[in-house]
Amino acid sequence: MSDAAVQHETETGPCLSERETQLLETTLELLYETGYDKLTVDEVVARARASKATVYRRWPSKADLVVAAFAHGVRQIATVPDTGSLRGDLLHLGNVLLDHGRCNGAAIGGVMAEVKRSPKLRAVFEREFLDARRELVHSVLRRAVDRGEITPDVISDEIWDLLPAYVIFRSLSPSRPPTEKTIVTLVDDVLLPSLTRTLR
Amino acid sequence: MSDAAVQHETETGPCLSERETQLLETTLELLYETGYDKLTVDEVVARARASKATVYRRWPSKADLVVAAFAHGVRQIATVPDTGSLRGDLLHLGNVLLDHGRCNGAAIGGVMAEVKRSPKLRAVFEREFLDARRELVHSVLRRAVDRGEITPDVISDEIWDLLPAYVIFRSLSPSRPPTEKTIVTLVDDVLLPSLTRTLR
Amino acid sequence: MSDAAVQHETETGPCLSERETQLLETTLELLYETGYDKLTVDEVVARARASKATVYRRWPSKADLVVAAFAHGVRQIATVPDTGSLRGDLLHLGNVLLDHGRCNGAAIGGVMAEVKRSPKLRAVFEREFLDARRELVHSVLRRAVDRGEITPDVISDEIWDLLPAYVIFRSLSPSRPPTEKTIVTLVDDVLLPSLTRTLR
Amino acid sequence: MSDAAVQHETETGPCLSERETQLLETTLELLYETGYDKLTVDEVVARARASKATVYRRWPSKADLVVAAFAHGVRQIATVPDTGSLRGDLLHLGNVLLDHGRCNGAAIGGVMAEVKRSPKLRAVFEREFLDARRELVHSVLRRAVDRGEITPDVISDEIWDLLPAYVIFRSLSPSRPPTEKTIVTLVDDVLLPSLTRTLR
DNA sequence: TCATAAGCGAGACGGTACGTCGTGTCTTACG
DNA sequence: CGTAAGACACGACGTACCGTCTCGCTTATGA
Repeated sequence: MSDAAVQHETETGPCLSERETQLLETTLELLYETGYDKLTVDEVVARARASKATVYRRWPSKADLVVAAFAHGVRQIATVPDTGSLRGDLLHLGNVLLDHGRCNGAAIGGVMAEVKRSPKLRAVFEREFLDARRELVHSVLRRAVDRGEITPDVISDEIWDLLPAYVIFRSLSPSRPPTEKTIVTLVDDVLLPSLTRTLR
Repeated sequence: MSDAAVQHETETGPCLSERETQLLETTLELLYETGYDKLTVDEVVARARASKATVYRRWPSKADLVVAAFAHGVRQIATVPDTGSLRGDLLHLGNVLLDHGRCNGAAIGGVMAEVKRSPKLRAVFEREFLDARRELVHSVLRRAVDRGEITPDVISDEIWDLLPAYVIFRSLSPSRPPTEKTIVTLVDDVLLPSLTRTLR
Repeated sequence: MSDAAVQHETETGPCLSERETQLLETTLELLYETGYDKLTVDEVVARARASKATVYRRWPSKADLVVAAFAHGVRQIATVPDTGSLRGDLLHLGNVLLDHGRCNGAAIGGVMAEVKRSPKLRAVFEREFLDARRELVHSVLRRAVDRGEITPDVISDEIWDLLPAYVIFRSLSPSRPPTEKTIVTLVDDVLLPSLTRTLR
Repeated sequence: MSDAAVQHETETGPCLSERETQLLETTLELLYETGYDKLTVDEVVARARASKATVYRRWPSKADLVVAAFAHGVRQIATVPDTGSLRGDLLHLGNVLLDHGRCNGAAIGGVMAEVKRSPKLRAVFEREFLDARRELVHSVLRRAVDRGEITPDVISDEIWDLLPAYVIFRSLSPSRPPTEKTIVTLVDDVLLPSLTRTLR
């Protein structure tokens, strides 16, 4: 029986064999070091003491491999703990995104560019990355509703991702990486006024 | 007298010979079609019926060429006309960015990833792209201050680029390209509440 | 009792289990179809519905496998019947070689090239192929001596294999495969004049 | 203007640029050292300090490259000088073939096997190799006719290549490489009796 | 008017990554 | 235990792209 068959899908998301996990982590390591297009499959393979066939059996191209690795990295981000207030939760969330953006700043631009070209990659990316982000944001907002800090109707389906989007964009930005001050400003001057505004 | 000598730097920014303009526009065309890393210099050269030497004489690498082309594309965006109100100006600005994002959605991710690797490219990118964006935003805000719609102290140096950043991010986003509704929501539910908030 | 134990070496040459015979014949089939280096072990294994381990347990490399298969093929060539005359025997022998060359024309070049590299394979090849050929030729010549057609001293140890060698060479030859006329000419114009020459 | 255009076809056979000659000679060197299928294009390229593209631009596959190199090697064999007698000429010719076979013994089997698979390679091989051999043999025989040693009608179109064929076969033969004695025996005991036989 | 020089198209070239495929080793589960 | 199935490391193949280079051609000025 093959390695893969040992897997047991106990929850949502793919369940990876050990070899797959190891390959993805090696890939992620290199992705963070060198960015998307300086990363080479040969180097991944050399570091993991693996064979190209072993990689290409699972992921049909470099793009698939890298997107899978990226998703694997994202999947490990924890939930946001309840700090007791909306402001605290948002600041915490912002700082988590900040940390994550710091390590993959060089990578995500290339990854997203790659993702735009393939519906298959798009599906993976959407499921693993966007949905995870959305869940983070919505859990924070739900808690705020429960606390009575905001009303449900200020939560927009259109721009729920403003906070992560801006942090990621700034992480991409070559000359203005985001700082803690960026988070504070964004939360205090933009998000809170927006979420607590009096609706027309 | 050589082509290059025809150039006359009459203002800020480079002054391009006809050949250079043509090469950049061909590059831009391909960049929009295929994205950064599927674009090949050979294809640029073939479309422009040029020679690789002609390209590499001017731009020492593919990255330089593409960033120059990208900057050339950005340089052509007009100023935002005065619509009479802050809200009108912001909506108009959002729609301009929307249009621009639509065509370069596949490109800018790769470009930004590339830019992160080279200080020289970073300088070009910053000057041509970020400064132009900042000027657009600030001109809109200054007009609003002049009209008395907002006070100068709500204008942040930290997150002045929230609008363009979010539009660009969504343009990058494979499954959620921005729409006009995105702009309206962003302006009405976020930017205006933030800009007209009562300062603590 | 295992398959292997069924074997009983009753005479010279290896005694093969059924599985081994089947594998060699599948190999031979493919060898005749595709030649030495386009033949793949995977394809042999697939056709025989066997496992690579099963093959490699018996023959330590592709070369060993193919040479064994080749030898197996050669082993099945019958003896030359007595036609009553040297000329008839030689023509018959030539035609047997012709038939055999027709099917392995694409194979023997590669096999011989491979054999040159390994003393072990050389021994197998020599025993199975050359010795068998020599015995065929010598049996024909001995009969001719018995009939009084030739004297023993015209039989050379140096070039006893002229007939098979030439037929094989021509079978290898891409544009001039041997025909029956080739055999007749060789026998009548070369071999018989040589064998019946008056010795100096 | 490209290198190739510098060529001027002054005689039969292709005229090679310097780079081509160098690549073929490197290939030939490796072919003699390692035989057909242990030869790698990467090694050729490394030794010649060339690029794979440079090789594959000219020869679309390893097989084409090797056959071209082989032909290039054959092309350099000189003519057979007039020794004054048919026997002397044949012995000389035999020894030339002997020398050539010694160095390419490991190679020619693989080459011929390869040649059998492609009509294109067959054409090259036939033109460069067989025709050259035929001309050598026929020049020797013509001189013998001129000297009155033999009559034209003993010269067969069917088996003119008996001498080279046998020498090559024995060069291929793993356990019986040809020697000078082989040549002498072949000439004295077979070829001369055949060529000077009284016709029926 | 002509020559000298500079830019140009064309494209060969060295290098390197990609993705495919074949060999020989190994492991797992079945009979 | 032998076998079918097939994953795996290794490494070659043939393709494609980048950035460098050389070749003649054209054009455009300066003698």
